[in-house]
Amino acid sequence: MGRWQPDAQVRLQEAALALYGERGYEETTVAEIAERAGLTKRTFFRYFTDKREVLFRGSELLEQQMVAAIEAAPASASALGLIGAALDAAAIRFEEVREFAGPRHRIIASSHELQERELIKAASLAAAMAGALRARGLGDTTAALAARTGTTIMHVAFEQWVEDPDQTPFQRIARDVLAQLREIASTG
Amino acid sequence: MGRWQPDAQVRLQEAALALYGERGYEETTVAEIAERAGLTKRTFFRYFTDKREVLFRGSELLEQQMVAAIEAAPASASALGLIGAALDAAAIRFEEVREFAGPRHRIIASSHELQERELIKAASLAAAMAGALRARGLGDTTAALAARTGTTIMHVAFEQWVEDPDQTPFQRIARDVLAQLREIASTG
DNA sequence: ACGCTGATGTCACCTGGTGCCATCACCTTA
DNA sequence: TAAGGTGATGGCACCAGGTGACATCAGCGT
Repeated sequence: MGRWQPDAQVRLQEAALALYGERGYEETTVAEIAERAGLTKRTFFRYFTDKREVLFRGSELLEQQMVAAIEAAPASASALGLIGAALDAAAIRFEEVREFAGPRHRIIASSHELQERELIKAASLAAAMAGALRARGLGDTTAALAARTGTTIMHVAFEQWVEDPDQTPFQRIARDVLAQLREIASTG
Repeated sequence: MGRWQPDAQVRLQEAALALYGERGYEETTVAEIAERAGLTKRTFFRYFTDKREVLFRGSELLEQQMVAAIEAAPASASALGLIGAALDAAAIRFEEVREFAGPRHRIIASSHELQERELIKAASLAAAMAGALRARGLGDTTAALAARTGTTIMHVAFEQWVEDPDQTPFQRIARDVLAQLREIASTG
């Protein structure tokens, strides 16, 4: 056994999630999180750039998987078809973490600061997807629109999914939302 | 002449915009902004809740006008027709402040923190528009989708408008973007 | 002359976040 | 086995954003 307990980063994450849930995000101090994990404030900031980021580990993975899905889609796919493929990839990821999604979502919903961070993660995701769409030959405006529309659908579907007592699969909800968007755009 | 110089809030805004532009947002201190305006740090925080907010006065007005446009649209309007009406209202506002839009946009683009703030303003705007759409009888999901799509179009159009050397009117750009979105949704 | 009001200043304080250096178990190498 | 390097961590000082409590003081009405 080494000098240090292993998994310091994971311990910090668990401590933060627990404390944010118990006392609330604003009322929790970084020093308290660190103490609960058996570490110090200074070490917390070696693992996470700030107090918010501890809730967002894994967002790069989601981004990678959605981009990969766009890259792997058949050449015949339309813009919305590519978005659908990306949403299918997101569905897999969300189902994997369903257990933590609810508590985490409630914490984020309780804090303005955390919502800001979530929104910029979505913007980063949209930018990455737009890049992948341009790489497939879509025009700049089309790529930007399709990518942002993808994150819009993802968020609207996510909010229904995370609160759904029937635990309907994310994929089904996202497809319904996508279909509704199509209808909105084709009507009038 | 009164004991205090008038327009303290405006002076703070001007000082902040100038300093953020000259030295950069992160390198500027609230105390410096206040000093330039002939005030103190404490007074800055009486007018603005934080260092970011000083760049976002007027966002409530934009929100009000876009919501009002939705409420005032003819009863026959479709969901995207209502979004178009809101975008027309935004166009008027943007043209009014075109002079400041470029510098302000560059400052925001230079800072992660400011982008976060801008994104949550957009989210607030989308929530307000969704409420107005529901009040006109649209379903929850449709309202949420249409409202967020509206802010998406607004942002994509804004980025083209603010950098456009030809000074094409925002309204024309937004209509083109909206048309492109329709095409994306109807293809494939 | 008196007291009220409201914008501002002053001061003390907390917390997020960072730079710098010390510590110390483990590993390598001679 | 002893010497020295390595890497995760602790400790400390410090800065800036942000807030609460209280003092100040011109103008106003009475």
